Amino acid sequence: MTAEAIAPPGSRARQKAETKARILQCALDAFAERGFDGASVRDIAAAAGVNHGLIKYHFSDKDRLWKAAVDFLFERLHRELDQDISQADLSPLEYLKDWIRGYVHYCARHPEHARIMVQESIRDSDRLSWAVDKHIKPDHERFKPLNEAYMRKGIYPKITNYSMSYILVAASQTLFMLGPEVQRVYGVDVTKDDVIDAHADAIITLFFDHKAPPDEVT
Amino acid sequence: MTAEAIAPPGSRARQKAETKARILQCALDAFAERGFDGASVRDIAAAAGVNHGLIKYHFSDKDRLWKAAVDFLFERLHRELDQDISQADLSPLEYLKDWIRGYVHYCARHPEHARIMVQESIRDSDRLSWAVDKHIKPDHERFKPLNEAYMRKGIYPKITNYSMSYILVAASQTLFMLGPEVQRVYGVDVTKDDVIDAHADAIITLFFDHKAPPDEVT
DNA sequence: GTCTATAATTAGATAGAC
DNA sequence: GTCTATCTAATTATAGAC
Repeated sequence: MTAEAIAPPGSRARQKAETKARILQCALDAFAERGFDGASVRDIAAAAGVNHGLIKYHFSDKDRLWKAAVDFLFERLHRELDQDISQADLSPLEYLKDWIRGYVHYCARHPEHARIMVQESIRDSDRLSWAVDKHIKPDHERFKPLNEAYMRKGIYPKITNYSMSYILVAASQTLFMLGPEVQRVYGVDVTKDDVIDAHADAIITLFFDHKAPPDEVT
Repeated sequence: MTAEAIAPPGSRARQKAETKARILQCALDAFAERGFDGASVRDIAAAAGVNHGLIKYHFSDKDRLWKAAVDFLFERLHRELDQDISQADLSPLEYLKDWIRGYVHYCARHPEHARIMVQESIRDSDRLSWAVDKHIKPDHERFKPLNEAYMRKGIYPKITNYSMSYILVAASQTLFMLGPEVQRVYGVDVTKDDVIDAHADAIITLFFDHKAPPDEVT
């Protein structure tokens, strides 16, 4: 990505960067669709239109290719979400709602992020350990003070920080992560804008604007 | 399982059923941990303490072994959740809260269910098609009238049935499905009873007993 | 019923040509 | 930089012994 912007168009360095980026993109698709074990470097090379030997040249081995793909995911996440912050002077609640809308759209736009990470977080491994230390834990820690502030203000209920975090993230990403299932069960295409907007509104309404009526009413 | 109860202890039929059940249990563990592609029938056979040729005898091939494992998951789900219904004359809201508590405990007790199904629902395949037709879609359809009733009563907000379903299921299962990650990020053991109870309460509070205060207050 | 032996395929890794 | 050729190991599937 960066090299693409730096190297002159048509140059050898530029083509190298483009090939590397193409391999990385195909790796993202493959790891998301089939998991680390299920994806094969030969299939990734074939999808990228290069020989499988070239993957060793650019990424050394399958493990490092996977880590490069995960680095790319989190860098893109931060890039796209940080610029999404409409720093206008919103109330904390409105700011939170905006953030959730942005995050839901990110999940819909890039379902491979959740697909890759979830498949890896299901079992303990060296890769999970690496991903937690480098990306997942720092991200969670970054949100901790904000979450605590929301709880003090009553925007979040008084529940543990980790329950709130996982509920919010799971609610945002699952519908899109499981797109193929949703398509088959409900006939709904979760890549459509109206579906994405409605899902973001659904989360916001359920979490912050809704309360079940007292029993006597029902 | 059924055969175990029928055949006399120590008999040949009984031992056959026990061996088959042992293979199935190891298959559940392997498919949950590594996905369909990542799990190998040889490792499953080794874990079950039998020769890999025996898996062909009992389950024909890897695909049918996977389907038998999924059948087992959904049969157990229905068995354990249907008997969980404390049919006492509760209000609809209290009944729903009880059901959620039961479902969250199921997710914590059997994280392999979500682990196997999520890994399969991430990409479209013949296995997903089979699972949707036989298990997933019937289950979702079974809950549809109930969900609509909750929405009419105002217990659920006015959002699409599929958003509400996926939010509720995702909120319930993700913390336990990603147990290894949660352990590493928060140092929390999600198999502990107090963690499970607190997470169920967290969902119930956030969804039904909580509403963010108006902006003027914060 | 359970295991041994093996065939056919495919994987990741790597040496070396161009 | 990119590709060809090959090595080693692991996979599913299956035929047949006991």
